[in-house]
Amino acid sequence: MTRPRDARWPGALGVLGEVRRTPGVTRAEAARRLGLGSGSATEITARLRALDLLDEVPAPVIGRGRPTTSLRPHPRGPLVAVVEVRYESWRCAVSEIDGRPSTVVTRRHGHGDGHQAVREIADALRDLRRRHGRRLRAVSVSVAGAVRHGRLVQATTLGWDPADLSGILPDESVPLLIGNDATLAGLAEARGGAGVGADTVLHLTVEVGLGGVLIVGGLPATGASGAGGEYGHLPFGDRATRCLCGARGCWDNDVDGRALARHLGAPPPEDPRAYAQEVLARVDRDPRAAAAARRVAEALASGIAGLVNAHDPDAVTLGGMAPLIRTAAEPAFDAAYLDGLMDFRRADPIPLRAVSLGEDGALIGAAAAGLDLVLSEAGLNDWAADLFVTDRSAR
Amino acid sequence: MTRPRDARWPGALGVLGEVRRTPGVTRAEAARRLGLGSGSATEITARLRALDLLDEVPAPVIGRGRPTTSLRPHPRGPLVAVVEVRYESWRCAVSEIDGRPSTVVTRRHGHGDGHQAVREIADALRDLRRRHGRRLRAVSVSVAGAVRHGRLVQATTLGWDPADLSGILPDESVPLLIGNDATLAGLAEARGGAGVGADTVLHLTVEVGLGGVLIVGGLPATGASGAGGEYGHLPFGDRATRCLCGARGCWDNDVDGRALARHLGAPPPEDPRAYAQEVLARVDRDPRAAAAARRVAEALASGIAGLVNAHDPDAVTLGGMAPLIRTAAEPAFDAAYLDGLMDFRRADPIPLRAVSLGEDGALIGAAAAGLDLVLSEAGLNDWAADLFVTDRSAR
DNA sequence: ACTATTATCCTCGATCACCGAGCATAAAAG
DNA sequence: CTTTTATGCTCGGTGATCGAGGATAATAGT
Repeated sequence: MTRPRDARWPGALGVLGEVRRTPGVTRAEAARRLGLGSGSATEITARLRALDLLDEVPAPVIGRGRPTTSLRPHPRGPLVAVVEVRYESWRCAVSEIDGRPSTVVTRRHGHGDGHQAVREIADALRDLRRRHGRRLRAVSVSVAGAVRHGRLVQATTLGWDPADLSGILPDESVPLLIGNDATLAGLAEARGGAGVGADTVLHLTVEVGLGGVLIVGGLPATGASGAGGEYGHLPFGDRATRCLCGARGCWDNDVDGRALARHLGAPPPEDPRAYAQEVLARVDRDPRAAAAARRVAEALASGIAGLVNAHDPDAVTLGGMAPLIRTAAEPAFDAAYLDGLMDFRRADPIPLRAVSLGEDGALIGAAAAGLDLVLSEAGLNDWAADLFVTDRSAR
Repeated sequence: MTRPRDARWPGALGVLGEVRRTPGVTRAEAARRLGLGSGSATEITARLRALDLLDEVPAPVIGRGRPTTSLRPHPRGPLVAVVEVRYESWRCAVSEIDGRPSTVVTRRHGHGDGHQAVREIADALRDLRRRHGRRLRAVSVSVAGAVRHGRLVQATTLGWDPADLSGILPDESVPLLIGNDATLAGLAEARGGAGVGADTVLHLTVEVGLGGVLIVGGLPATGASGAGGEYGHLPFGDRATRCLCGARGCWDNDVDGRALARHLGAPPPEDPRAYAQEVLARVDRDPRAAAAARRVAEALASGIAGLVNAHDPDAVTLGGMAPLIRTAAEPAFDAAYLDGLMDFRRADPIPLRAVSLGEDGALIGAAAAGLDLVLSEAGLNDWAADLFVTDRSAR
């Protein structure tokens, strides 16, 4: 037996894609969607089964006809570790190739002390590596900060040292991906959330400041260095105001809890998220809060309208506090949105949809990004080569 | 002989792509770049030659070794007709599969009278059809106006009736593509102009108002209906001002000849392009003109900086009058650009490059868009089927 | 002029994914 | 128990690519 030369994985990538898109598809359904004959389906699934990539279990019978099988991740198949680092907590999960991460650890961290959190995350990852060995094919991290060339470059909201995350893995035997949380959440929404079916999706999310991403054909337009999607730093605001990022008039400053505080004459809040939720919750009984919410809603909606003019997306998905802001001042928001659109778009304005994956968007997106790598041609070649080595040493 | 069933064109698409990227590549060079063996190269080129897609001519000999051949468009190969409709003129050209259109007709038209111009263009196209028959595979039109679902929806600067262009072709035997001029010029620059080698290219052009497009991986992000890239209608300006497009605070209004006139206290110019050129030409000796140019340059540069923040492109290409505006007020422009960037981008700011294809960008881009269709799997299947019919009837 | 060197081209058998017809199989419906 | 329906499996055929071996056409050197 000789070492297998690199395969091209035609067909196989399609079937794996169907399994990712629709976890639990039946073999027959997948073949139909891909336009494969039954013979090809048999051959491809057999190959994927032999490679420990897919497992087949009898599918629940629907009507007449010979029962088919459900395609599922193989119990010894590849895994992706995903980590989400948020403002004051982090969590770690593991995903099989269906892209549905199941949480392993959740921890709070005193934000500011990045070293401590990074040590804990590194421990969790080492543990996963020990437990799963070569099954673990990639580590994909979602982080609330600007990412560039796979490194964190600005984490003002986390209060971290940008260099920290590089020490998250002990060695380079497993590829490490680092992505922005808004980018990854957008990816998840576009592929399997509020943006399914749309080719061009604009995802925007308000947390502390505003993040987002444009997704075209299922791939995020992350630009040259992966820092794409920093929509919060478009100068939709007052050019006289200098933003923390260094630029002027950033939209960022007009759409979150800090903006609400400013409009209410309050000092910058410690936790802008919590502050915003508190203010937005009392708009019904507090006219000043309602006025502040209106101003923020208008700033948000008119900016969104401008981006819709520019990008002409099929769908816009709103995450974080954006849906809250909208509902807290719905008439003002909707009016500002329509008012900001070009005439010819007003007849049939693109709907703005709240995200449908909730808090898990970034985690699911991180899994998707990791699986894009693992289930690529190169990733599968690696997997097959590893499997070959394991087989040889086992006999 | 039976009708050939649909082929998949593996390899062939790659070779055709090389010919488009580098007109006149040698066969050996193309094979090297695609990683093909000499056997595959022989077979693929033979097939393409038999299909009247490629021609091979002896290549000029460089050093030692057996001489190779140059790959060129076949003299009976597919053609794309390209039309560029501008403010007060139009031109029509024909391109072989190397994507270099050669002009056939150029005419001025009284802008406003769209019907007359459309009739003339239709005549020119009918003539091309008569001359080239089935070799003519697509008509690709670049137009200075908003395009949606392949139709012109807003042509305020042309003063045309948007419905006009649909009558440009007598029937539907040849596919008609209509694209925005800035989008197509950006496509051309990204593929073979100032943006070559960059994955994400932001192209912006100032004519009357501002247009542009984001190109990711060689494909323009034209959005849901093809109207993407209307960057001129991002609200970077004063929200109190209502734009002709219906939205508010559009960038469009701060960056062109109309803006210069406003700053100089002059009435809106008849021809904003000519007016702007005139004003920008006298900044050296006219302090008021210089001040106006500075304001426009700052509005343009700070907006570009915001878009660079948002998209993180590998390259920015500037077309139309944008390079003129920049040079007319270079210090102000550069300062505003740097000032609008996020801190971490300032160390190594993305260079802004003037377009390199000059006035031909839109025409070349239109050819590229047409060839994308003609040299796709489906397009080649059509071509092969047509050729088969012709062969049969010839004997 | 002749030979060596170099780069390329062509031929041919092997491989591999996919197709599709024909048959086998497993369930529900009658 | 038979029919109907949907699916899975087998197997020969097709077409694209690969790669080794030999042929070819130029330059460089003697």
